[in-house]
Amino acid sequence: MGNKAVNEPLISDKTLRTFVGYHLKRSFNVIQSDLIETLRPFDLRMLTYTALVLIVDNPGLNQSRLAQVMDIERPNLVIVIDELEERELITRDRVPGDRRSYALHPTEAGLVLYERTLEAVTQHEKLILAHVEP
Amino acid sequence: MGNKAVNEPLISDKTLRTFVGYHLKRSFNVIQSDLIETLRPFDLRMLTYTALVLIVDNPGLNQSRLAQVMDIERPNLVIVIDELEERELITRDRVPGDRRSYALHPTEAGLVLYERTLEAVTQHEKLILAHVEP
DNA sequence: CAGTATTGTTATGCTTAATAATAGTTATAG
DNA sequence: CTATAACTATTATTAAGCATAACAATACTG
Repeated sequence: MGNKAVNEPLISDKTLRTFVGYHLKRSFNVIQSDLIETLRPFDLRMLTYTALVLIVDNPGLNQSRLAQVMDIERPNLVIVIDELEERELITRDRVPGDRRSYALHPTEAGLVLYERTLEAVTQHEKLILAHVEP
Repeated sequence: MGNKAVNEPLISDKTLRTFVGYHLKRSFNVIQSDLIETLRPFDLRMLTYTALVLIVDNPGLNQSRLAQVMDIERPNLVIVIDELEERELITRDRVPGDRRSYALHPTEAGLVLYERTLEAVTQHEKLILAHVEP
């Protein structure tokens, strides 16, 4: 049918363009959309992926510390960890010194998934950034 | 983001740091937090502020077009416009040619608020960016 | 030991945003 | 001209993400 964009009035965002935050958000939206699609085949969301990466890079850390680094509240991390544990990608291990906390460790499956997703995410970022930095 | 204690183990985000999206999100979070605080005295949220700015810059546009530019779905824009209209910052005007759509226009109060917030937001961005680009 | 702080958890609410369904209006095909 | 398709705005529903309060178990401190 008729090309829609032709007869549509152009909208100016000239004021918003004066803000760095506006460009930052738009840029992030593009990368975020791509990342979500990249992680979909692995059945990972951004939060669960971030948690997995941090646990692999810092085996043995506890949930409070992880929540702090991820800049989310502890209660919200619980379900993320629940999901990773249920999928047997990580384990909650009792730590001898302190029976309140759990030491988080990746399983073998977690390490494998980490490697696979790292490759995919790295590749996708490379592709998407190839267009913006010639 | 405050350094809480000296005796807490350092957590490495070395893998995440290899992603541009990670830095983008962290940067945006800082600016976003500041923006939210900047807009609070004006009783504006980011969404309502963005809508107001775009309506001032493009008086007469309709909701479909605005939603498209703001990259949100039309149903989600309705409550934003409702709020701006209720506060008498904008008006929904019937357009003679097409009785389906509304032409959005800022009121005098809307223009005044636009000017005031623009000044505040510009100033805050200048301050926050002064620290990162010496 | 008593009081306080920390860890993980449950419950709850808010904001943002997407989808589905609907009513009214306009455009187009036959 | 009528039937059908498309567009505009709206409502209701749902889900993700993030925050706070409250709690039990455990650890720490004076």
